[in-house]
Amino acid sequence: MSVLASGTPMCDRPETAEPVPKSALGRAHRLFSCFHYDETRLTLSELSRRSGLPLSTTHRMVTEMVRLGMLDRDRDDRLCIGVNLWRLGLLAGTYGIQRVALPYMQDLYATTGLPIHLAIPQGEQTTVVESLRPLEQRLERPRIGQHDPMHVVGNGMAILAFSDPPLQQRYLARLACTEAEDVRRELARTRTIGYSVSTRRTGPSIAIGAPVLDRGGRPLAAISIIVPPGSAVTPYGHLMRDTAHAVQRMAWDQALV
Amino acid sequence: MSVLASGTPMCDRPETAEPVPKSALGRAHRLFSCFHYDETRLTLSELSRRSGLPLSTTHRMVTEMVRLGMLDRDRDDRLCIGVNLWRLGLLAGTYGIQRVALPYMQDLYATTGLPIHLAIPQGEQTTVVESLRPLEQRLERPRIGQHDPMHVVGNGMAILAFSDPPLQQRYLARLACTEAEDVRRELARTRTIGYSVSTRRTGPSIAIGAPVLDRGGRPLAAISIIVPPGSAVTPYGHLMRDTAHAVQRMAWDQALV
DNA sequence: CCTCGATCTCCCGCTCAGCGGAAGGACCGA
DNA sequence: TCGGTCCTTCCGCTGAGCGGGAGATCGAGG
Repeated sequence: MSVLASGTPMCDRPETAEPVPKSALGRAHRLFSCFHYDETRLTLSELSRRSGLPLSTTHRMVTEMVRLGMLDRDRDDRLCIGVNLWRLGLLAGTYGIQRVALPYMQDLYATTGLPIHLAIPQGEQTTVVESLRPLEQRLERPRIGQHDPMHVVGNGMAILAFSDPPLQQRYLARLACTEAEDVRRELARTRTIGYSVSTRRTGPSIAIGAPVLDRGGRPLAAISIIVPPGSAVTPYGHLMRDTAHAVQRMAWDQALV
Repeated sequence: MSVLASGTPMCDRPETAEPVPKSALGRAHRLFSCFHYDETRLTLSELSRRSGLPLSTTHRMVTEMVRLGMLDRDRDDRLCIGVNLWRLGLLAGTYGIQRVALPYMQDLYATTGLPIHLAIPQGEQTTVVESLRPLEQRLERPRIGQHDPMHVVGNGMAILAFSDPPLQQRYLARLACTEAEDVRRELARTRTIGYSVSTRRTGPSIAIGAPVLDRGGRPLAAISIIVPPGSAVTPYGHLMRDTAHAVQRMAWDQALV
């Protein structure tokens, strides 16, 4: 498990591990995984090289994927992820919670002017789903779609604290001993006060996150705010907790579980 | 070509046409196409029935697609589009122009309070990429990702007017004779004044759209505003034209062609 | 002008990935 | 208990897909 953030799509290691999949789906997945946040347009041979698939195989598959709209050709005839795939992605589970949370996030952002992030759990990582912040920071990290280990980001801690104990155990087991102890203590505190406080990723600034739970008490998402160093944490904590609760009520009402 | 709008993902008719594809990719595509804006969660047998694929085949494919992260299982073990697919979709071409245009759109929305839409050309249709409007209209049409024929929406007319003549000819050839004549006239006018004016879809309101062109003069996208009946059209037209120009300059600068 | 290297496209015979019918288990409401 | 639905697994046949290789195309360099 990589400890640094990765903006990599689909699988987290596109090419390093060698065993080329034999199934058509596996190969398609391998091709998809060659695309990357700052390498969104590739030529056929680049795809072939990166994926490790023979050129003729790549050619055949790519041709069909373009026909099906999974890939598009741009003006220079280079290949990129198809608009239809983007449309498909709109149907992913993330979108329900994003639609519900966005108004509340906009409200938070309007009143505080501070960066607001929405993340969901995905396995043992979190995925950033939405991000509101000043325009001049639009291209900085974190980027929408980014994966992060749970324990290094505020949203992740809020999610991990309310995940089921087996997952927490498994997660902690992977950390270095002393760090695991720190994290365990922070998780307990997060459960008690209802919001997480984290500085691991935010340098001097402080990330404060609160979870949105489903009816079963499992974390559906988390919302965080990044406050400047030296801010009074408690009021922000309460603000986030209340907002997350409001989002939660709305999500339950809308039967998004 | 369906003339009504469709919110259908990937292919525009998921099940009606019968010939089940024999290629694995075609079958995967068929499975994807079973998901729909208001049917985002399906059981295995539903998928099998809708796709027309045998149950055991569906089962095998779905299992692998879940393993690869193309599909996810929700809490009830039902299947839905995978979060990883959403992440992949973020790399599609639409996102470059969306990132560039959004600030300008927000500006338009803030100053006018009127609905602002961004659309891109996709074959002979347009796809809605971004939409800013009052929160209470969030769930109405048009929805993000929606396809529309070019000639019925303001953005579409702005795009069609600046597309290459062969595409225009092909497009007009499909329309009824009298309608084709109307559309042709409107296109000419759009080219002259630099923005489109359309009421075909907006009922009494008026859609005003302006194109964003690439360096080759081909339409990259269009931005539209929906103004109330009886508004003075010309000032809005100039506003949209100027905004689209600003987006265009920015897109060129950012080497998004 | 030709050559070299890179690109993409196409062909075709071999073979194994994938197909799907069938059987069986789990669950539920009647 | 039965009939219905759902999901899962097995296994022998076969054609979809594989990929080496030939060839077309383009541009840079000599």
